Amino acid sequence: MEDSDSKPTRKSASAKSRRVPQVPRKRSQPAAVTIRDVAERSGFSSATVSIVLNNAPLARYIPDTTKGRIQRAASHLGYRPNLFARSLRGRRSQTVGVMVFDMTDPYCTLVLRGIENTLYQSSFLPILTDVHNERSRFERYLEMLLDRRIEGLVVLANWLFVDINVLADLEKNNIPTATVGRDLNNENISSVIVDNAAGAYAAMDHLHSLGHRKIAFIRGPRGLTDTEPRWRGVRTLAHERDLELDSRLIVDLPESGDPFSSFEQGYKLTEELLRRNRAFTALMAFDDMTAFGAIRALNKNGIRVPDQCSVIGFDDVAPAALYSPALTTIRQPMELMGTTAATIVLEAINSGFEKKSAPTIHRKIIPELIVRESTRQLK
Amino acid sequence: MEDSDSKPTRKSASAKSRRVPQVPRKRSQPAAVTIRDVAERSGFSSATVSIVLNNAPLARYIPDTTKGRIQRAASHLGYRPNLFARSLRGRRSQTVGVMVFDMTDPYCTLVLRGIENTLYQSSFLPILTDVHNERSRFERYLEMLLDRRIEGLVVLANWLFVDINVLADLEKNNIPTATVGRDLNNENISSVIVDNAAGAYAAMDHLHSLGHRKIAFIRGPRGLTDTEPRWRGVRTLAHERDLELDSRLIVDLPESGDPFSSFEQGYKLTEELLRRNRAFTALMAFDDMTAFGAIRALNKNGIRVPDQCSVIGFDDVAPAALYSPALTTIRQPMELMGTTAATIVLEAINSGFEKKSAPTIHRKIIPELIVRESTRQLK
DNA sequence: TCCCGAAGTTCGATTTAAATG
DNA sequence: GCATTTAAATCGAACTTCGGG
Repeated sequence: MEDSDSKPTRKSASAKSRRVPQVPRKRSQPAAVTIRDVAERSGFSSATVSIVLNNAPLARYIPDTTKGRIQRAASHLGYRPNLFARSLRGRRSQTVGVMVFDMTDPYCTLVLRGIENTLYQSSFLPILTDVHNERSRFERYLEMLLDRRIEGLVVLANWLFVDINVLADLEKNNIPTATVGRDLNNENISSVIVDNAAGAYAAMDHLHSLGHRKIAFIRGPRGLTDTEPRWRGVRTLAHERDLELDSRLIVDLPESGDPFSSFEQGYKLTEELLRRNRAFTALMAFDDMTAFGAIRALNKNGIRVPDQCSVIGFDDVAPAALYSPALTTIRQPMELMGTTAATIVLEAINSGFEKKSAPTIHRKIIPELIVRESTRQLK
Repeated sequence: MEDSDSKPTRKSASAKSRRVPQVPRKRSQPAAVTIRDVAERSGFSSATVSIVLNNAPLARYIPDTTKGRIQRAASHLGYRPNLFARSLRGRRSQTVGVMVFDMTDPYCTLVLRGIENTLYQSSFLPILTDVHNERSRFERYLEMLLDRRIEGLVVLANWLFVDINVLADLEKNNIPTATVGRDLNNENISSVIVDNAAGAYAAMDHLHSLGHRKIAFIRGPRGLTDTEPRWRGVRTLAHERDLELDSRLIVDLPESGDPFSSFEQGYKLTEELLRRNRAFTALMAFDDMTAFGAIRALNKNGIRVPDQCSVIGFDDVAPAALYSPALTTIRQPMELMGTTAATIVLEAINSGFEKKSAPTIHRKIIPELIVRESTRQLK
């Protein structure tokens, strides 16, 4: 029942002559099995092997006995096609670039997992790059990714220095791209963002419904695109409920690229608020990191959270659930956002393969209020 | 001063005939510039171009004028070599696989950054895989990575199911591998771990020097290799200081693959300790996640940290510094560990390229006590 | 004409052996 | 032989074309 040499015809003879005799490979590598080895062992040509193994259209005509023989030969030899050869010919890399602006940001983790998981389903692999918020690094990495012929790119855009121009190369190269966390307003670059206004509205609604009227705010830095819509959400609710916003209870985070700094700034700005001596019963922080800093400052000044002051964040980064007290916050569904961005890119890749052009998609996801322990009914 | 057609000799004529006339590419892709385009424009053959651009040994003989012409032509056309072609020939991918067992673990972030940063210096790119603690996924990813001819592998080994056998394929394929966070005791797989005994010793020393004598312990799960040495460190110090360890103040984390569960278990086990009604003034948790859970439980039961009970963790994950109170802990220098592992792998790759065989390296790093706010002198 | 399979070309860069003056 | 350059082989898979039954 051996599956070799059952066809000792002209074919195997010609197959033998196709190469310089048996020059054993010099490398200490385990002598990779090539398609020709499979061809030889199965008694068919490499073309037939390729067609069968890829189940190409032509495979229709090939009888099952042939297919079986080839498949058995392949698996017996442990054949694995050389992806370099395949990619060289077919111009596909089965690879997607992932660009993060600061890996250290807790925001990244779950988004990355969503991306990874989605790519995995489609047998794509991610190349991870972290540009450390440096422009030169961004450019270098972009080049490296293009050199590797990534088929798509997902950008985790929690950063400041972007102008639209930076991604021009991508358009030139026709690489489907999606950003997470920031909309570039570019007609060729898809985006997945959270509805910041709705989130902030929900946060305010929560505080308001708990009876809070004197609310302090730490707003985001002006440079961030998230800042304006979140504040808009706050104002919308305030207006609806005839709530007055006391400008002496409003402070702004300074610009910064570093997630840890928003913690420190949250701390400092909260102390600043306390110094102003205007009473407040709740504090709404720009994001969770800021909220952590704020809670720390409140605690330091003998103010218990939530007993004496409620605090609400935004994002629901992983530590929020671990905090003591656990942080009430607005959840950005980060894993979903990663999944969505990756899906958009994958679909664009596929449709590009079928010559349709994929539409640019801008998805705005409604965030969810997560009530934990850092907010409480005003007594 | 144009650098084309200054050599209209036989060469350029032969170069013209080497290909079917100008068949414009059908693809909408931006018609990649190949080495032959550079050859044509500069008036030399592709062989010469390759030699010059790679500064190959033979480039010694090539006059500077030629080099200049070729380089100018290349940069003028914006030539970027096709890495697939190059890799196919040269069998190098400039890629390292990174395998994480659970991306969600806060332990990962900084290690990843260390790896990324180190690879970046050497123009390597990481392919990131997350096996979600599933064996099947591990195997699938390993195959995919091997298919892509990764030149090395870094494994972030914060998991349970490993037996030494799982990495056998790597040995077969001669791929330099290093693990972070766990020593496989395999003579071909390098490792970078922290000195758990020293760390636990330092933690105990800290508590002891603050005057604590009644200390509760949440030990690690038996299945983890970290568990035993940490406990050994505790016992060593206890023995040195004639400190008695009360077995009623010792509990063990159950097995689990999920980092979040150690938080929950930390919570539950602390409540369990409290129910036992044996007084303790300090608690040493297996790791930071456990410590967070413990602090939460203490707070819930009206016990203030550190006023009424000191708590110390292990790892120094990012949230530890943000916590309120900020967590005193033993820092694993995670970024350094990532850097170290990546460096080991890169060096093995290079020495493999020069036919030397690289030694397997087992590095044990001394962790550092980070005193923050969760521990305090016993009054 | 239909079915089956092989021969040969292509992808783009590197490298060896060889040719030229 | 020396300096300079190149034709041709190679890497491994995929695809196009063609021929035989």
